[in-house]
Amino acid sequence: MANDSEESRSGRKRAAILQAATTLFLRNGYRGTSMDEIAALAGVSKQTVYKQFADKERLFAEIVITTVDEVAGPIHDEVLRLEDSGDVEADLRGLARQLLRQVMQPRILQLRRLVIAEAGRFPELGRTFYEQGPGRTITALATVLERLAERGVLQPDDPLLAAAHFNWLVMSIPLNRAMLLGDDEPPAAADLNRYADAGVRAFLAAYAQS
Amino acid sequence: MANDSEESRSGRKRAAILQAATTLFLRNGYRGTSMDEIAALAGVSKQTVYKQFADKERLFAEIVITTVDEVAGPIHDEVLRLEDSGDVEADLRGLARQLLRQVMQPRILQLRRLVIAEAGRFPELGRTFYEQGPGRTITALATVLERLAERGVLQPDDPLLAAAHFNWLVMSIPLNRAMLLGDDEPPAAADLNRYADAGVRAFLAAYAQS
Amino acid sequence: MANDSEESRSGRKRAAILQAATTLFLRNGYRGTSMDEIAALAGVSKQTVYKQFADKERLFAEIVITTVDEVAGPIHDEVLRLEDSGDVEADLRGLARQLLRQVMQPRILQLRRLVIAEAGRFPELGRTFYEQGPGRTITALATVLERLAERGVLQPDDPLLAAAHFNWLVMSIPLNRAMLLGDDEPPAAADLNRYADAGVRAFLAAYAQS
Amino acid sequence: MANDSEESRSGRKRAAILQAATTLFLRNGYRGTSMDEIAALAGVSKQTVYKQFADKERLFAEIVITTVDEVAGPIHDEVLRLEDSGDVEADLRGLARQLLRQVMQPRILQLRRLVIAEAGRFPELGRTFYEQGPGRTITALATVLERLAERGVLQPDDPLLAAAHFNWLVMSIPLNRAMLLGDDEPPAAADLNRYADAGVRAFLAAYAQS
DNA sequence: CATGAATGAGAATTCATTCAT
DNA sequence: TATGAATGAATTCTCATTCAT
Repeated sequence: MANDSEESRSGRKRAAILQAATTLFLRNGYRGTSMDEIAALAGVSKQTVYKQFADKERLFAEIVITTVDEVAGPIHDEVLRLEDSGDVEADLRGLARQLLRQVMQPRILQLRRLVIAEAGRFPELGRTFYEQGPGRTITALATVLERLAERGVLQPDDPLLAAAHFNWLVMSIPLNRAMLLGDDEPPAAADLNRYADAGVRAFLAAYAQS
Repeated sequence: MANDSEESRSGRKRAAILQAATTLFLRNGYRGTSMDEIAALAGVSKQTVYKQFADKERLFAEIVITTVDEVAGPIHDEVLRLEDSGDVEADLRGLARQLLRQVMQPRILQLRRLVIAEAGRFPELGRTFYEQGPGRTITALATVLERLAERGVLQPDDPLLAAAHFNWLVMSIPLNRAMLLGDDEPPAAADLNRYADAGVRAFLAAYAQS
Repeated sequence: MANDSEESRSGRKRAAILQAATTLFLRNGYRGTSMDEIAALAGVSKQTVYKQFADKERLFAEIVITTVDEVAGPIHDEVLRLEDSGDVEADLRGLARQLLRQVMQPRILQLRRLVIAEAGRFPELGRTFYEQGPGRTITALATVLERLAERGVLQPDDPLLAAAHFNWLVMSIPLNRAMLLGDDEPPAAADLNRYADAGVRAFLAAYAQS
Repeated sequence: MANDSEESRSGRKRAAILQAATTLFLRNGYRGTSMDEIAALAGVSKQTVYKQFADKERLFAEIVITTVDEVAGPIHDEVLRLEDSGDVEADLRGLARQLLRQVMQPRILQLRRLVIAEAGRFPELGRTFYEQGPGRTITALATVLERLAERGVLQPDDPLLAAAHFNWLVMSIPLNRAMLLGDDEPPAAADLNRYADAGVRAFLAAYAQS
């Protein structure tokens, strides 16, 4: 039907706008991106943009939330898919490496930078990012740690706290460097693995059943 | 003397501009702050601003570097002034609490957010912040840890790595919350102390001489 | 058709902008003309100007090149259309008069002044004007003179040099007066004819077959 | 006396301002030069500039007139100092070469460009330049030619017209190139000499007693 | 009298958003 | 419904000129 083709046409335009806006917002920030650029890169008219998104703020919010959702899934798939080989350290190391590799992707670094930059103006975006990002990761990790605790491998008094320590031990060093040095190209995989492994080692030394 | 009063007048104006610009840049970001606003808040004419600072970028750079310097000093005074009461855990706890309290000051949170937001456009500012901030803190911590290692209390293979772990164990949780949630009001001191203490406990469990 | 009317509307606006800009640039120079004035005189908004022309420099360049092209054609039509009545002096006199009348038009005087004024900032415009103006005239003249040489009327060793001498003998006196005195109203036709005739007489005395 | 020293100090400042302004106006044009730049280059305060020259227009006028005077003298010394060796062609050639070399100096090219650019806004400056420049040169040349006519070497019906022809035959080619191409570096002396010689040859062929 | 600051306007561009077609 | 044009204000920066000290 005509209806259907129009819907899909409209849907395609909407997708084009979202993709263009995502590219530009992530690269140039909220204020560094103009509606003109977005319309031009999407190949539609500005009016079409405004028909689909009430204003720049709404468009930005949608971008961020969409990207957060799109990016958060794979991370937690990794985290929850802890191998259980019996060698706890090896398993946690694998998990940490995956986690760090995911979190250091350019797209996620840019998104994090963007959210931090605009957290004052768009507090709900910060909350969303936090909950879908570190929040969810740490919750998932806590579950994993509890499983290990049940097997007597770990003894975390407070699983959420232990999970947070795990998370930040693994990623804080390279993540803070990237954020502050403005370098969205992730370090070499070998370097990342070393950070992950060192984090896991410290974590186990702190939390393993003695 | 005329000379002296003129110098101090010019100096006072420069200081007023710097203060106004600092306030506005920290609150509203680089693009969210206009030279008009700065001049108005400083109570000087726009031309006076442009006579003192060639352009907005230069003014911004000076703000950031000045603030970094001004803020970095006290932090390291704290870190290096480790009490040595014999109770290592208590001493490190005191250090961690001080460190966290400093780092969670609104001014520093805002500055960190600003630097992260603009690290792409002003890479040298990011580098400066990193070196004077986390970089210097971690270096100083490493020295402290080495001292403890000499007394046989700790056994850090790699003091710099251990120092980084200490640093991020103590501050990552509240710091990342603040950054992402856009909340520059620091948590209650009691909450901060709990984060600091938990970080120290994990650190000692990981690195203390068994 | 909608398409057609839109094209012509856009085209009409573009033409209006070009005309307004031409008027103002020729009258007031590059720096003496503001984009606001151009938009106002063209009856369009400033953004329409900026949508059609990336910036002031580009608009200026287009003005100059367009005007040069528009103005150069008729001149060379004249030059190459040398009557061949058998009376060489009369024919050259006719040519010289036409040439001088063309070159002394207010529009061309203004354009020449403008190009000279901005030649430092826009070297390619100077080159264009030179090539399409004096350069092309002299080349065309050289062809004419060679034709006459073949008929044994003239004996120019170097036709290009002779052509340049012809050109400047005819036009230098009134042209330099106009340029320096800032008077873009051309002298009376009778005066111009006298300059042309005197130039031709001197030229023939110098170059005619004795 | 104090008076004297103050006068000379004031005079020195005035001279410094004039020199700075001359440099800048010649290089960057009227609108391209700011009073701030002039004051800075002269090493005085802006107020001092305004004390000495009522406004920018007055300062500009003084610059141009001063430079014209300073530059016109040497040219006419050359023209009137025609050697009289008996070899008329050689003598005129010498004169033409000197004339052309003078007129093609960067300073004079810039001044001419400046006057042409601003002739509309400052008509009296154009008149001054014209009278002290081409006007005076041609008058002086006419005198020279009359002397030669008396010796039976030339037969100029109208000495002023002949002088103008001489003048422009010699300098038009390189002068117009320089003006339009915006190139204020004069051509090599050898090239200039060729233009001068060719102009003299054509002139003599046209005007010499047959 | 001379210096730095102020004035007040105006320059080129750009932006988010809204009309008209 | 979708497009180009318009709006109207804002941005950074500059200028010629004039106060105040």
